[in-house]
Amino acid sequence: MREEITTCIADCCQKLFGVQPEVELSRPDEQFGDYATNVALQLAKQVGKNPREIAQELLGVIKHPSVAKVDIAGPGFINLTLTDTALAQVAEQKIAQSLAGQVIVAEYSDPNPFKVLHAGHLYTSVVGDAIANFLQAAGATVHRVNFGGDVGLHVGKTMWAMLQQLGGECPDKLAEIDANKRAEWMAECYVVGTNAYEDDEVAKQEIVALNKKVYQFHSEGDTATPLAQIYWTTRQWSYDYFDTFYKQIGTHFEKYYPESQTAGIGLATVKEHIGDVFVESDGAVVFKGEDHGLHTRVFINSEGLPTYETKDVGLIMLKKKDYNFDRSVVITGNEQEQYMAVVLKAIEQFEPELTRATTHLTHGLVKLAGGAKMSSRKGNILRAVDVIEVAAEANREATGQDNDDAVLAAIKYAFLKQRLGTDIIYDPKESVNILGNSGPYLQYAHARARSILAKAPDTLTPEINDLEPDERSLLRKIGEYTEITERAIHDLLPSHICTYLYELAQSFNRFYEHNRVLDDPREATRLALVEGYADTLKSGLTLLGIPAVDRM
RNA sequence: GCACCGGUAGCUCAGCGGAUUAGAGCAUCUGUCUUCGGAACAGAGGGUCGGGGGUUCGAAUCCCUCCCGGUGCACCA
Repeated sequence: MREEITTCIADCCQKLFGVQPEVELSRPDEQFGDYATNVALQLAKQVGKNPREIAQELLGVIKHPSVAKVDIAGPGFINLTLTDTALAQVAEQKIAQSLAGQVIVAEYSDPNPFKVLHAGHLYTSVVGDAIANFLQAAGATVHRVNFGGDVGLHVGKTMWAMLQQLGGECPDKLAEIDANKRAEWMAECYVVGTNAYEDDEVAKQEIVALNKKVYQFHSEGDTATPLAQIYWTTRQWSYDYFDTFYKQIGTHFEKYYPESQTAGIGLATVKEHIGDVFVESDGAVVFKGEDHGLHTRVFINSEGLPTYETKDVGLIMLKKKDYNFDRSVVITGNEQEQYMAVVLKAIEQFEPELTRATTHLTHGLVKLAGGAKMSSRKGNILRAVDVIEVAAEANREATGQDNDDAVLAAIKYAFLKQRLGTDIIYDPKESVNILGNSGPYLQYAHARARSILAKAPDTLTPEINDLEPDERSLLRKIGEYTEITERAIHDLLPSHICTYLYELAQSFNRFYEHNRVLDDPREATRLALVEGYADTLKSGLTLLGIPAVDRM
């Protein structure tokens, strides 16, 4: 529809003025019509006439069966109003399969085993899940993967404290830890280990030694010695804990890439390119980012060990090997933005395709409204469970009941409605507020529409013409869904859909306030609108990863 | 110092493929309706779109510059 009209207008310009402008159709305020174009303003200079004159001439020529009315406004805007049938057609358009046939790997969340999931993990999981949904909706085959450090100093710290608790290298004692408290126990151990590392020189040496042993478990395939048993068992506890958490928030991963697996291939790749891409400097192997307007980073340290940079190189190689992707989307906090730019620039030197196929999206921090600062040293970070708990509590206070779906909707919507990249000041009360722009509000809006439909007679034939103004307004809003969603998919910005869904719900409420649906002469038409509205809302919520329940 | 991100109503934020009167939610104030789930609707007040320059017929949106806040810049992840 859009394309047809665009072409029609372009042809008219060609005929009248002999020029073929880029016609852009925008969605103006409703009072102006369904579409608007500023071609007349664009053409003014080329044609040498004033915009309103040009618009006036075009007015007489633009003829399209879907366009009911054309008029001129302001400095020379051409506003188009569609016929009701055309508007209904727009509302039925499906999301373009722009990514059909593509294989896309989406990597997000990236928590470290042996550590606790914090608010940032919750945020990136919610965002990543929505974006993965988007890519799927556009026809891509999406693989959701996760990357985390199962080796490294943090593991040594946790292990050190675990050994204290277990009274030595006693894997049997692990059985005494309550199965439901495993993750919590490990998180506490991490905090104890971290503090010991900073305060106690002896402990620090022991932690460093443990860290080396952990690397050996991997290099030597040691799963049998007591210490190795502790490591492998608790490492699995971490992955179990992640799985449980992801299930709780309604997302999932098909693969975890542990750092221990990416280090080798990364190291080999970097070593291959010493000389042509990487250079030795002060005993380390670095990539000189300055040559590309970036900064220098170390890929292999002076002890010959791979740094995170190299593990990321290995990761991208492994993903390519496993999935042979057309595109790779990586979502992380924005503190990694410039770091990643260097890694990708380095990879570009020897595998330009890989860099070209990679999109790095970054997001901000989650802070609790009120601005309580937390010390990570004491482990007082804002954990993922804390966010869920304060949301559940706020919801309980507001509604007097527990509702996991509503809590999830509240959190997800609060995170997603803001443009990606900025920090989130999360206000639990506001997020569960059913009177405002919130997830539960949209869930309710959906449930309410479904309940009307549930009472409707089965067989009715709607007539979509001669719509009344309120009906038309709603239909017009429903019709924006596809293009908004396509834009959200293109920009990988969930916030576009959030803004739209809220406007859609408002549009419905306005309609519903003044128009009887059931037992009305216009029942058939209105029910069709209600259904279109409910389906659209559900479709949008589902893309965002928010459960669209029929009752609440 | 260099780089990246942000600075829009009291608060939290949309808008940033330039364009018809700068929007929303919350908060404040005022109305409506005996409501198919009122978790509604209508309306009011509240803005030098961080400052200053520039490009343009037209800038919150593009460019330059300055200020403020956050983050990142060699062997952590």
